[in-house]
Amino acid sequence: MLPPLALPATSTFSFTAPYPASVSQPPLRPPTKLPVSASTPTSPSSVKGQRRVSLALPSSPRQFPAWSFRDDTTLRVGNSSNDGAGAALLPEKKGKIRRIADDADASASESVSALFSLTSLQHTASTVPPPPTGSSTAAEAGSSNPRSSSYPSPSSSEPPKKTRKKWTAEETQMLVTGCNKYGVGNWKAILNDPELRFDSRSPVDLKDRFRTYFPDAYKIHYPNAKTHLPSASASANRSSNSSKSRSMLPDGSPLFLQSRQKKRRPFTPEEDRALKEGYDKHGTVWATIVKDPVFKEQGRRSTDLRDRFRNAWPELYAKAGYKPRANAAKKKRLDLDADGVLEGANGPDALRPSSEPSSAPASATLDAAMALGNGAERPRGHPIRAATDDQLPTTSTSGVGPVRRKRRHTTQGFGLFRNGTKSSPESMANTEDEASESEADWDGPFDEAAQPPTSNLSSASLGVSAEHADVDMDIAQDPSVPDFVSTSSLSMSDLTDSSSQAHTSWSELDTPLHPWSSTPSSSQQSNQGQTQGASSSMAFNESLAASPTSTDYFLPHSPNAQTGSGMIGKSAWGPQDWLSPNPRLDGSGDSFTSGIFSPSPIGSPSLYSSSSAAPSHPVSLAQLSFSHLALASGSGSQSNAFSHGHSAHVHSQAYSHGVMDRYDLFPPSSHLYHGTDDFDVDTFDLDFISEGPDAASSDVHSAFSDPSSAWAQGARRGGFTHHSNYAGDLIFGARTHQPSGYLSGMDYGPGFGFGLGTGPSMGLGLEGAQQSVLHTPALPGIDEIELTSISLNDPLPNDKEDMPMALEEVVNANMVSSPPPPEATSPGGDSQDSFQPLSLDDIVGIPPEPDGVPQAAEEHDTSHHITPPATPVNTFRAPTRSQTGLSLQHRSVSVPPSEHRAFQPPPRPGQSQVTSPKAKYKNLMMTPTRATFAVPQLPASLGSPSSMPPPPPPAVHSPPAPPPPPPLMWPTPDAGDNDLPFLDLHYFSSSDFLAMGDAFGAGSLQLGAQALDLAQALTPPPPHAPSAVQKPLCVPPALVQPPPPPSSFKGIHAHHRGQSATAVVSPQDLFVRHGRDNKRKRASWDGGPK
DNA sequence: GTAGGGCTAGGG
DNA sequence: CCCTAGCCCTAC
Repeated sequence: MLPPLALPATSTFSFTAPYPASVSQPPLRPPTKLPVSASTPTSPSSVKGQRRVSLALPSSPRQFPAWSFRDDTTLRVGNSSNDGAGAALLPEKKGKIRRIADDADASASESVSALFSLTSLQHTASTVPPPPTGSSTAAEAGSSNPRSSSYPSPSSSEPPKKTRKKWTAEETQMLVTGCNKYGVGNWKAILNDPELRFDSRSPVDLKDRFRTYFPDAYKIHYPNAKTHLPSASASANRSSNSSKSRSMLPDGSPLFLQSRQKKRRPFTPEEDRALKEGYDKHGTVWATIVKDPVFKEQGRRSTDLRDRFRNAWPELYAKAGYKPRANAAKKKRLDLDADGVLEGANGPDALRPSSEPSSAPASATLDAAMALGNGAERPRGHPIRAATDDQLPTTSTSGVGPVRRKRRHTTQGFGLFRNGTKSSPESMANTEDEASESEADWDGPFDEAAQPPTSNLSSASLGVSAEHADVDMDIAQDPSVPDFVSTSSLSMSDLTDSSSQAHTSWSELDTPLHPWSSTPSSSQQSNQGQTQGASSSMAFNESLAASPTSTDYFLPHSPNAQTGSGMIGKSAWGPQDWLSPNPRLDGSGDSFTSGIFSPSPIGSPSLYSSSSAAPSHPVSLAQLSFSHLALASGSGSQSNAFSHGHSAHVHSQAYSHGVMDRYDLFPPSSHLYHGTDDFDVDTFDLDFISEGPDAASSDVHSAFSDPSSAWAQGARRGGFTHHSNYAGDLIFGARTHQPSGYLSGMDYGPGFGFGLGTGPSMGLGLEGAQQSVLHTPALPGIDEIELTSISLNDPLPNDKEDMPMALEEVVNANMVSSPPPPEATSPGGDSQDSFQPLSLDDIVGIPPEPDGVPQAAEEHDTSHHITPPATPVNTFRAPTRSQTGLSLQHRSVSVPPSEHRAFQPPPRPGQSQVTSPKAKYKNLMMTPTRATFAVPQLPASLGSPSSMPPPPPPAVHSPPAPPPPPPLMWPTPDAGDNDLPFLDLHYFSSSDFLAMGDAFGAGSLQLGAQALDLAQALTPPPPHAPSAVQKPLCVPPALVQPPPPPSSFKGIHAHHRGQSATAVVSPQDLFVRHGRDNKRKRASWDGGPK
């Protein structure tokens, strides 16, 4: 019998088309399976449906929105819809029905009896399994019906659990009918079907009913279930045959045709390991990771990997900048709470998948770090901080779960931030986690030492800011503030990417370099801590983590802090993490990245702060941090200065965007700028960029005249534009938008450049800061990209030498305080090595020749990365090369920095150009990009680079020599030709770079700048470097990298993304991408405007 | 391709 | 019923 259910059918379901057919089927059709076929979807779904199909029914459409009821949303009552024949339903999926349960009705009484009743029902039903519809019979009579309608209220939550209602024969029959129509497993669809009426049942309820009432069928359809039997037996008891009979139609045919989903295949440890490794190497480029044979064997898809990663390593996932799932978040929070402290970080665990989690979990603390993430599992280990506070925010984050909100809400965004900010718990946790993972290393390294300077301020500021930020952000969105955050975050992320491996190194490096950074971190932590109070360290982390922003701003340091102190360990990471979009970076990136970014952010902040009055807290914090940085660094330098003001703004914006975007805090980052500039942010639109360099150039020109303006423009372009959308976007924007990218770059750049500016070198300062922040991530990415790029290769071999030299010099200069020696060298060395290959290839060939080069690049990367994963960078590179796009991205990444730093417009231009949508330039862009990367190399490269393809423009660049302060930078390199454009207007003018495309030129310059930055970054490390060990390699890169900026560039590229972006894995890219991604995410985060 | 979510399988 | 995690879909 088919279940007489009857109704069936066919009738109405409008659901999806399929249904209808199927519908009809249901009852009738023999159960044949295939519903699918039947359905063949009319609907579009068909396709999709097909997937589903896999499921059971073909297309069964899931959806049906109709009711959603319960849950969350309000529900519409579900039924209400009732019938409505199908069509109506559709639409909404969302509302989940689930809980419908509520029914109040059910309430009580029944509940208890329900079970029993069920039995009875069964009986009834039993006879015929599906009692004919009619059967509503008694059972129904029972109560259920009545209620049924009720769902209503869904209270939203259903706090109250449902009372149990027993299933009536009718319902059972409906269930059968529904299964035939939609396939077993499409509970929601069944539930939504107007024709089928269930007392307030949730999909799960249907499932449970199916499982318990039709054990045989259940077994068939759910072969994986281990628990089947019980029920069966039970049922058996009841009515002996019932069970069977139930499952089968009288005639023996199966009642239920299909089932829908494919079997679940839990991830194996091997897969988890591979996933983790892949992540380390490639970051979140699931598509790349999936290539691992292991996954193929399992038939896993990239999305599956993502899902798994999301569940298993929520922290990392969050760090990467993605929105963790609610659960995870929750978990984390919990953990956090629990923890309270961080203990030490510990770290390590990176591997453990969440699954383990549980194990660890408790500790969660660190996990908390993940914070954002969630929690899932996390490892615990780390004690992050107490999370006290934070968590909260975080929690909110966690809230995420629900989250979904879109970006706007800052919540999510906040989440990041918040987390970061606030609580950071997540971040912290995450951070730690990450740190642990990626970095366990780096933790150590830094340390406090670094922190010092800034820390105080930063911390303070941070703390505050963070908190505020969280809040504010959501609320206010102050652009300014947000921006910072976002920006920073971005940068961070970028940095981060490189991170892991790099981290260590970087961190170390950083440390030296930036004390402040470290300081900051500490400060940050402290700030954060403030909230938490208790575990400051944890707090730091969290906060940092949580709020990338703060971290960023602060510091970069965080990393430092991390290191050393234990800060919270990892606070640095935290930030980084936050920032880093990608987890990939995470670890390593931190230091480096952070440093880099932070700077900028910092810079920005200050600007903002100043400029934007409003500044919400966040801002302030950010500002503070910046300020600190600046101060620390010595504002003086700002060599680049000029920019700084502007740059700062820019940065801020940029950062903001990034951060903002991610977080969603404030979309508007743009505002910031305008303050400074004339330009309104608006202008920034990508369009500009896209539109063309011209525009840019024009701007530029103006810029020249008015640097600020120029910057602003740049900023606008870059950052904003994209950002505009969301935090993620922002980030993306930066990255993504290539055009903007460069802008982004600018942003970053500025951030860096400006921000720090200074000091000794802006770059340094910022860098330091940034680095700290970025840390690892950045490093890796940077390293790879930038360094590589930088490496002479691109530019010119000849130059290369110079470049390096220059770098060193620069570094030294910058470093001043810090020893040049460090040099990062080591890092640098590494980087160089890697670089060269990469750079040249990349630069030149890359685009064209991806493969060859790429390989090289890859190698390099690898080598660089030695470290692990951070790899992203590596990956990226490789990809990059191979793919032009990638290259670009990298470049882009690098670029940004340069711009920032140098700020040179040029880069931007180049980048922008490159990236820019228009891009068509790609090739050029690519080149340029590299050039950019090259920057460090720049000098040399510049010249050469310029020579390169786009050279011309470069020419323009040249001029500038950096002003004094600037000295550091590029000068050297540039000096030659391109030079410092950034310094000079020239480079703006060079901007011409627009014209050119120069990007090269610009790029180079920028690169140079970057290089400088890197160098600086590197320098510091030296000391630590050792410790960094792993990272060391990374470090260098990091140095090189300024990458962060690049990231931004990436952003730009990203935009292009298509191009390579995807391909590119590099961490930076990731970041960037993230940014993009973020959009979505962001949405959630920010909620931004999407 | 990917981020974000939704939905459900399966176990508790 | 709850919860977690895997599968899926969709938007971008």
